[in-house]
Amino acid sequence: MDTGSRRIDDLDGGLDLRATLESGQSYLWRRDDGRTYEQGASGDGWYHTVLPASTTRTNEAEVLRVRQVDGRLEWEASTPYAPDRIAELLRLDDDLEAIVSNTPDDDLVDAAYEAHRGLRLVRDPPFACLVSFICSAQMHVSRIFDMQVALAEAYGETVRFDGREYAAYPTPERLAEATERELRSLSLGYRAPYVRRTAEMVATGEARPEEAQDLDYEAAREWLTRFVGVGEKVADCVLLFSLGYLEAVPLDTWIRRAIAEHYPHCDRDSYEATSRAIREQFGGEFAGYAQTYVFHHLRTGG
DNA sequence: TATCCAAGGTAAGTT
DNA sequence: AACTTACCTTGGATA
Repeated sequence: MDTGSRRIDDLDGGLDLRATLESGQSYLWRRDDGRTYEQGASGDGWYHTVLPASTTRTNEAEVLRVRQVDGRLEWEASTPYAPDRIAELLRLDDDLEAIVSNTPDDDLVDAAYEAHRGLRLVRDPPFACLVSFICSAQMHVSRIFDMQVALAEAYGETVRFDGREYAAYPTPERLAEATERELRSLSLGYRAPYVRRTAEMVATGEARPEEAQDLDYEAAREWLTRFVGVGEKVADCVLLFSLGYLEAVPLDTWIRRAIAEHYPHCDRDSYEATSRAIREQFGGEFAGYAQTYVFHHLRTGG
């Protein structure tokens, strides 16, 4: 077991681990006690995620545990590469100070940045991000988490770490073997055939989400919609929360509500046009950061 | 207790 | 290309 820690103060713009992992941008980390943001703080503050073997340098499934305490980010992991992996997954190298100060002045965005200082975007593994956001359609945040746990427990590799068993996120190959009926039994509803078919596309090599990285932002968004169950909104989520397109602004119900109430001039007749307008409103290059702060702020009653 | 409704939308069928 | 409609499931709100 590899353990260690680093000072939060050494990170430009700090870190709010809870806001980062429970703001609805990633569904791949869980509190040890399995509870979610809406249920309030509890437990000892540890979060864990399990990366499938096919995505790790060691070629073995990796368990990462992290918590924030006394101004430090602590970790326990089954891999010696934990520091690099955590920095990658939590975007610890982003200069949050610079990003915040480079965003245009705006009452709502300023309030969101102020209320949740330290919230960082994540860099989720592409396939897991893709599947989790296919699951997110018309679904409550807490249940999206539950779906990912159900998928991992049903189809993921079991990993033993520090006396406890963890389930890795399923591989495309294993998920492609699932039947629609099986997936529906996990309460995926109409998303079941989408997940199965998309997993099959990745497993057979027909298309992999990483391939979008070769394209400019709007072309990448369009390209991702080839996956079944992926429209413009989910494509934006994958671009922002996995592939590093920080200008992406997923137009979900909360952001559309914000546009109606705060930025009516950005409300256009198509996703593409509204997207362009709100991205400009949010300062372009890092518009996705503003989106995620505003989303979290509104969802938590801001 | 029964019914309604929204939840980080998308696909398929029509105009 | 823009517009409609159906779609699984569940927890919380409303009657």
